[in-house]
Amino acid sequence: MTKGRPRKFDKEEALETAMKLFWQHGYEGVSIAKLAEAMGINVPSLYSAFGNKEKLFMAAFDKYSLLGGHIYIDSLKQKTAREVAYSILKGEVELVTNPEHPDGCMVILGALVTSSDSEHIKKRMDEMRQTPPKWMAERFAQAIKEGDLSPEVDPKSLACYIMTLNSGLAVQAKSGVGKKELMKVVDIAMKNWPFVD
Amino acid sequence: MTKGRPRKFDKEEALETAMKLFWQHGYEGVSIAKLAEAMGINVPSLYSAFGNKEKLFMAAFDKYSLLGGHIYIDSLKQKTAREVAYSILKGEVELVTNPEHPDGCMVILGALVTSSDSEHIKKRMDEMRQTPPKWMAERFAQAIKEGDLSPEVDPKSLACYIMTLNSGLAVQAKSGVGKKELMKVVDIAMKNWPFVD
DNA sequence: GTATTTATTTAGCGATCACTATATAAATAC
DNA sequence: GTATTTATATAGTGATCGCTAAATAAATAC
Repeated sequence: MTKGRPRKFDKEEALETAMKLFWQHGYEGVSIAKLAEAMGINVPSLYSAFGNKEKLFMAAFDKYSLLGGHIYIDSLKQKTAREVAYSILKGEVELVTNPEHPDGCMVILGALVTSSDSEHIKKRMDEMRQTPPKWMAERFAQAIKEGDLSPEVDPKSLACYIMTLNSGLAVQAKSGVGKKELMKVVDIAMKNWPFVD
Repeated sequence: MTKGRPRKFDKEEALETAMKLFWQHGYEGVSIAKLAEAMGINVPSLYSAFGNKEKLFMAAFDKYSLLGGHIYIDSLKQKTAREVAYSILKGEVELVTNPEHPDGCMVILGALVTSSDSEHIKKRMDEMRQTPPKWMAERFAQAIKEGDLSPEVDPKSLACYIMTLNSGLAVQAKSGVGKKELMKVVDIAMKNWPFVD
C-alpha cells in the first residue's frame, strides 16, 4: 500500500454515482453537497479525490464517453452506410432508454443549457459533440468509394443528419418517450434509405 | 388611469427580456437578480408584477408559444403530408437559428434538464411538448384519408419522427450548427419522402 | 518507537439563491 | 387639502452555492 491513510471509498464507484447524477440533472443541476451525499463521502473527501466540480464532471464524462463512444466505434464497422446508420440509431435508442442509466444522453444534455457562469463547460461539451459526426462523415465518404452510398450525397451533411436524429432521440427519451416508440422513429428514418444511387 | 402609482416600466417589454433570458439559459440558469437587472427594474417590482420566478417563466413561455405555435398552425394548412412536414421542419430551422432570438427552442431547452427542485417545471414543459405531435398525428391521419400519405404509415409514429427531428434541430442549433447546414439536414430528411404509397 | 504522508471530520468562509419587510413616492378619490 | 392605493427603492431574510482551513485519524518509512 502507498504512503498515507488509505481512501475509505471506491473511487470508481463514487465516480459512477456522480456520472449518473450529472447525467440526470446536468452540470449545474446537482450540487457538491448532493453529489457527496450520494457518493457516500463528505465534501472535503470529494475535493481531495477529484479536485473541484468541473474536474469531477469531466472525469464523470470520461467514464460516460466509454459507453457513448462504443455506439460509434462498433457501428462504424458495419459493411454498408445503411447498416452503419441503422446501427448508430438503434444503439442510441438503446442507450437513451436503458433503465440502468438515466434517460437521455450525457454529452447532449449534460451542459446544453447553462447559466453564464458555466458557458465554459457548455462549450467543452459542444466540442465533444463534434467528434461523432466527423467519424461518420469519414465512414460515409468511404462508403461512396465502395459504392454503397450515392456520390451525390454530401458525407458531412448526412453525418449531421444522423447526429440530429440522435440528439432528437435523446431529447425525446428525456421527455418520457419510450423505447418502443423511438424504435418506430428509427424505422421510419431508415425506411427507403434514399442514398443508394 | 387606474388608482395608485403607475408602473414605470413596460410590462410586455420586460417580459420579452425575461423570455429571451429563459430561452438562452433555461429556468434554473438565470437568477431573479439577473432577470431584474436585464429587465431594467428592481427585484420587488418584478415580484409585484409577475408573482414569483415560476409564474414569470410561465408568462414568458406563453409569449414564446405564440412564436413556436405559429410554425405548426401555419404548416398544418399545407395541402399534402409531405408539404406539412417540410413546412414544419423548415419553420423549425428558421426559428432555432433566427439571430433575433437565442439559438434553439424554448419549449425544448427551457427546462429539459433541471435540479430536483424544478422537476415540477420540467414536467410542465414535457407536457407542452406533447401538443404538436398530437396536431401532426391528426393531420397525417387526414392525409391518409385524402390519399397523399400511405395507409401503412402510423400517423402517431410519423408525428413522433418529425418531433424527433425538430428536437434534434433545436439541439444542433444550440450547439452552434448554422442555418445552412440545418437546411441541408432538412433536405436529406425530405429526400424521397417515402410515405406516398 | 518517531516522522511523514494522506484521508477524514467538523466547522465555516464569502457569494449568491429566491424572496420579502419596511419605508417612501406617485397616482386617484373625495 | 386628506385618505387610499399601488409602485418604487433600500435593505435584509434564511438557505444554499462552491469551496476550504484546521484538527484528527490511519497508513508507511525508518
